[in-house]
Amino acid sequence: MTAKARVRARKPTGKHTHSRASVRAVRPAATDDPQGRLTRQAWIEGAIQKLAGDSVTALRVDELADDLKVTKGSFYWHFKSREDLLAAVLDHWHGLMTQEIEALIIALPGDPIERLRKLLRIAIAPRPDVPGGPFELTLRDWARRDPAVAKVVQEVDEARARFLARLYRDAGFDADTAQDYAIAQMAFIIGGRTAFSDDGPAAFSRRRRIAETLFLPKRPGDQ
Amino acid sequence: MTAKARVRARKPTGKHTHSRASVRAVRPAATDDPQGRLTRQAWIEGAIQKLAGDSVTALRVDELADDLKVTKGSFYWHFKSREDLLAAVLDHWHGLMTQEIEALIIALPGDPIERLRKLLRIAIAPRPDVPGGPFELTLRDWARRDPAVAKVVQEVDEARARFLARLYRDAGFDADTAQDYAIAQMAFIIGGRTAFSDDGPAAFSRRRRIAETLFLPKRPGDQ
DNA sequence: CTTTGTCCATACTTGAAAGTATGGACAAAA
DNA sequence: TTTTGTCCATACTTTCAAGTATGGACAAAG
Repeated sequence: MTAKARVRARKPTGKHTHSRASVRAVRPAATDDPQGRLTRQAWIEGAIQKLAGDSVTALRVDELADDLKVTKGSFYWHFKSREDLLAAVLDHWHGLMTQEIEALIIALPGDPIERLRKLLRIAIAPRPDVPGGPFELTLRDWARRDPAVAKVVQEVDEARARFLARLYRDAGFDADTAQDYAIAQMAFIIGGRTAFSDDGPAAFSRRRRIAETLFLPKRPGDQ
Repeated sequence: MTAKARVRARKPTGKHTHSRASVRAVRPAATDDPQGRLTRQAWIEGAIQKLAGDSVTALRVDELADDLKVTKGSFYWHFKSREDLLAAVLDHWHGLMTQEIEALIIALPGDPIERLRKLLRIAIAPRPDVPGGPFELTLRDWARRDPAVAKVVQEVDEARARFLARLYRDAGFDADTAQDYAIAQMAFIIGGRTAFSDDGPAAFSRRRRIAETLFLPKRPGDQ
């Protein structure tokens, strides 16, 4: 047995200490592998699901283990600590949003106004697993206390704003106005979910209609 | 000594068990009374200050006592429990917002457009002690887990929306459009603070300019 | 000067949750 | 079939924060 074989870490816990830029978002659906066993990814997705309803401070590894039908012993095999999980969650979300934005950019050609309308319909839909959804609200609250989180959220927001501004420019607006519309639309979407989150689907369709009249003007340059 | 004198509760802790509609917001500046001693109000305001930077779950009575230069012994004399303090905080904020809205209604006469402009300037100012500020963001995150909090926040939001819609109606809009503008403006303001909170004053003035062009149209009815 | 009520400090108890130590089940390779 | 590595359960330890018990300082009233 060579030295290489012996160096092979016994526990993955020893490795990836806050390792950003890991294998994120490559395996599509690696929730659980053989029979009942869990993967690191399953823990991350479970954590995201819990964080959609609770704050970061309220996340308990015991509860999360209960949800996944296992015990803490499993958790501390996959993760070095609770913070390790949270860092992985943040990293996973970052990768997810990045690839989502890139996919939107690739699919850019077409009528920009119509594309903006589709994006609005998605963003204001009453679904939870969407950019601006419950998990993102928790994330933003978390970012107000943790600078590392704030940095990632800001990066994603800027990427979104750049993409949106580009769409508005393609729709015929000048650079400044396009950026204004991008900022306004993002603020409206996030604020709508923050302020009127517990309203019914009627409120969603109303906000969608408002957003379409405010952020989808027919004539570029009109006010 | 009559019975009335003997009934006088030894500890205020025994009374007002979750008493909404108490003496709230009457004493203007009752931070600390004689020398170094604290009032219930001082604890509430201290808690609000801490909650502006931390989540509700992260609020520790020990830390709060440290900030107020006292110990837990003082806290549990003024409050029955930690939950008691949080309920008092919520109650205080409710009263504060209610009276603020009522004051705005009383001062209604005048040019509605100009009044809307003033309100926007206040709401988007880079000050923390403002409706939509850091404390309110924490409050809204808290409301997503506590139905009692959600109820109060929703009541305040609806009162704000009603007031704003009335202003827009006074400015010449029909009822439906006025309500749309009210919702849009509130969502924009809250979302702006949620998404771009850590930006500098330049971002604030930009959002203010955007808000004025979006939500202060010159000609009523001009969508 | 004594009493009484108010506000707070100190020292404790208790429970919850993070983290650790250890062994066991199980599959795949040998 | 023995071995080896992977994933997890159980039973601990430790720490932190909520809540309690008790007494003391202090001012005002008597």
